[in-house]
Amino acid sequence: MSDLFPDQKPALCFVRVVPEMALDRMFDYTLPSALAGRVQLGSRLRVPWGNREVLAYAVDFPSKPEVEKCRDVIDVVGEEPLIPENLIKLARWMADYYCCDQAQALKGMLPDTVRAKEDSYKKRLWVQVPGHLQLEQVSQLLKSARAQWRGWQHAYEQGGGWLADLSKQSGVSLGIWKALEERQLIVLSREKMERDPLAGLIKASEDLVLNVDQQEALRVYREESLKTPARPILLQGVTGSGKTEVYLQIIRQVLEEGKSALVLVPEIALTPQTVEHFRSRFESLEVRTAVLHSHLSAGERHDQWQLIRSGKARVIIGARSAIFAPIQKMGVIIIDEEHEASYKQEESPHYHARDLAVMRGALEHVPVVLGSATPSLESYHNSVAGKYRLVHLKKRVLDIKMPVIHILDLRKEKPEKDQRVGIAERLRAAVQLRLEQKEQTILFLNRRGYATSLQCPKCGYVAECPHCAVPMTYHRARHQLRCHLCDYEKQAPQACPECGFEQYRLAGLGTQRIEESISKAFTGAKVCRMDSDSMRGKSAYQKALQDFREGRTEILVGTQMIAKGLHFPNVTCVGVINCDLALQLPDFRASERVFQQLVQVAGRAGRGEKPGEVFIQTYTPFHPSIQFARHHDVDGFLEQELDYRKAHGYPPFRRAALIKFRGRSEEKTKYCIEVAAKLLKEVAGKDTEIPEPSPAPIPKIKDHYRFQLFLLTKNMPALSRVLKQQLLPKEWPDGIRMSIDIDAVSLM
DNA sequence: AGCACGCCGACT
DNA sequence: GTCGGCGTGCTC
Repeated sequence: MSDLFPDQKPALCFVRVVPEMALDRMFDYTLPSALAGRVQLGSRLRVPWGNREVLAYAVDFPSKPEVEKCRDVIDVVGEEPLIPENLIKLARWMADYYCCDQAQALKGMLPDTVRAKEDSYKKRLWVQVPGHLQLEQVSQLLKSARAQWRGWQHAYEQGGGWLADLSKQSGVSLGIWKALEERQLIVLSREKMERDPLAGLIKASEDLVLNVDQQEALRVYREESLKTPARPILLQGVTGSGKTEVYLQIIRQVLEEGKSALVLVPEIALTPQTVEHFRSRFESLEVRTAVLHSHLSAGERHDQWQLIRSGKARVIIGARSAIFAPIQKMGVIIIDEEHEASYKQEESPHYHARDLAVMRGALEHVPVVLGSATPSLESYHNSVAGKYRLVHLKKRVLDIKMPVIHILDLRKEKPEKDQRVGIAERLRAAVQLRLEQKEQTILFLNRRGYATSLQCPKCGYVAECPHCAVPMTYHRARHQLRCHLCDYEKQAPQACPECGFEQYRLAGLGTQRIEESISKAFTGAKVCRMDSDSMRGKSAYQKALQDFREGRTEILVGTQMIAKGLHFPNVTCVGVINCDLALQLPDFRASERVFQQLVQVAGRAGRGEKPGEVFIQTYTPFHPSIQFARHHDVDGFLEQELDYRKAHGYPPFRRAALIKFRGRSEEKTKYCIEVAAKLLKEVAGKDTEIPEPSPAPIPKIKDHYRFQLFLLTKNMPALSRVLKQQLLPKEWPDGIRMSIDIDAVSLM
C-alpha cells in the first residue's frame, strides 16, 4: 500500500490545486519557499485567479507544472488542512481507478457549503416532544383536532425536528404548532442549527451478552485492529443473528481508544430509528453522533460536516457519500448490507462506496467490517481467497425459527377461479387464514413487474412511449397510458392504431392490478398499496407504514420499497407474486439479486414469536436462486453462483466496465461508440475482452438513443489507465455524451 | 462556477 | 448614439 501512495515532500516549488468552485479542473502554481513548510495535502490556499483571488485546495506537488508559466501562491489559510490528507489520497486513487478528474472526485467529498461562513449556523424553531408523553394518551386528547394530531404524530415519529421540515412533511400549517405548544404537547425552542437533534429524547442502552459466534466476531476484529495492514472482515449472518450488536460493541471499543467510527448503511435504511439505535448506545459515553445523507439541507450538512471534522462527533452514520466524512482519527469502517446496489454511485464519478471503504481502511490503517446476510459474490470471493476474513454468525439470537418457504409452480397451480391474474389458490388460502387469525400479510412484486402494458390481441401491437423505448403503463382509473421514464401521458386508444381491432389485453402484473384483484378476492379486507405511484412524498410513506404497524391495514401490496429492514412482528405470511421477471433481465447478476431479494423478503415473515410462511410464485421453480432461497442455503447459493461466474469469466473473476454513449441522433451515437470500440481494440491490452457495441437494454430514453460497450478485464488498473488516457480526452460531436462506469453494477 | 469580452436590438 | 441581452472562452 505504501508504495501506491508515496509520501510527497511538499518542500518542492510547485503545487497543484483545485479551486474552491464547481470547476472540475486543476491548476498549478509555484509555491514560494516561505510558505512551503506550512503546506500539506489538503491545505487551503489563497491563489491569484485572473484579476482577483480565490481559495483552493492543495492536492498534489508535481515536479513539473503542466504549463510553462505559473503564478505564485499568495498564502496558506489555517494551520490544519480542511480536508484530511487521506481523503486527498483517496481522491487521487478514485481519479485513476474510476476514470475521472481528481477535482471531480474531490468535489463529491466537499459539501458545497464548506466555504459558507459563520452565518450558516442559522437559528430556527426546533420542535421537541416531551419524553413522558404516550401515543395513546395524546391520541385521546386530540381526537377532535385532526390537524394537531397529524402534526404531533409526525413529530413523535420523527423524534422531533425543525418546525419547517415537520410542517412540510406532515402537511399541517405552521399555526398548528403554536396550539400544540399551548397544550404543552410539544416544546418549541429557537436553536442553532448545530443542535443535536435527538438529545434528551433517548435512553441509553446497555451492551447485550454476546453468543459464541458474536464473541468470535469481536475477537477477530480486535486481532485485526492490532495489525498493519488490517484485513477487512466479512461478517455473514442471517437476519436476526445479531450483526448490529457486534457493530455496536466494536464501535464501543473504538470509542474507548479515543477514535471515531464510520458506519455506512444503504440509503433506504437510514431512518431515524436506525440512527437512534446507534445513538442510544453511546449516550452514556457522552459521545456525539453525526448523520450524513443526501436529504440534509445545505445548512444541516455543513453542521454535521464541521461536527465531524472538529472531532466532536465520533460516531458517524451515513449513506454512500458518507465514505468521504472528514474523520481525523479513524478507528473502524463498518458497511452494513454490503451487497446493496445502492452503494454504487450511478453518476460520475461512478464509485462503489464499499470498495472505497476498503481502500480508505487501508489508507487509515483500520479494519473494515462488511456485514450482510447474503454477501456479494465479490466479497465472498475475497474471503475465499483470504483477502478478507470471514466470520459466520450461524444462529439467530432469540432462536427465532426460519420461516417455511413454499414454491408455487405457476405452470401447475390452479389459478384462483374467477380471478385470472395474480394469486394461486394456495396463496389465497394462506392469506385468508391470516385474515381470520388477525395476522398480517405482505405481498411483494418484483420491480419490473410493476408495469402493466396495453396490447392488441390480434396483431400484437404494444403501446410504446413515443420518447422512450418502453411500453407505457396503463392506468385504469383514467383510462390513460403513462411512461414511467419520462412521465409522458396520453389517453389510451379505443381501438388498436395498427389494425383497428377494438379490444385490448392487459399484459404484465402491476401493483394496481394486484391490489384490485386482492380487494376482489378478499371482500372487506383492508388492503394498502405501496409503490412510487401511490406514495407521493415521505409522509404518505410514513403513514402507510404506521397504519400497517398498528394493524389498520391487513394486507400490504408493494414493490421493493417494503422489503427493506422493516420489522412487523404480526406479519406471518409473505407472498412473492412473480419473481421470474427479474430473472429474465439481461444481466449476469440477475440470479444474485433475486436470491438476495428472496432471502430479504423471507426475513419479513415471522419476526415475532409466531412462525412465518413464505410463498414464492414462479414459472421456473427449479431456478437455483429460488431453490437455494427455499432452503435458506446462502453458502450453497454462493458456491454455485461462483462456479457460474468462473465458467463465464464474469466478476469477480474478471472486472467489468461499461462504456455508454447517448445522443439525439441514433446514427451519430452508434457511429461514435463504434469509433470508441475500434480505438479500444487497438490500445487495450490482451487482458481485456472487447465485444461489438450494442444498443442499451433500454435503447431510447427521453428521445436519446443509447449504446453501450461491456468490457471484461483481468487487469482493471491497466484498463482504467487506458480509458482515462486514450478514451476520456477524446472529443465527441455536439450532443453526444459518453460515460465510463468502472465495476458497473447496473447494466442498464 | 464566475467573470470578462463581444456583437446585435429598443430606449433616454 | 448607448444600455443590455446572454453566447463563448478563459482562468495556472
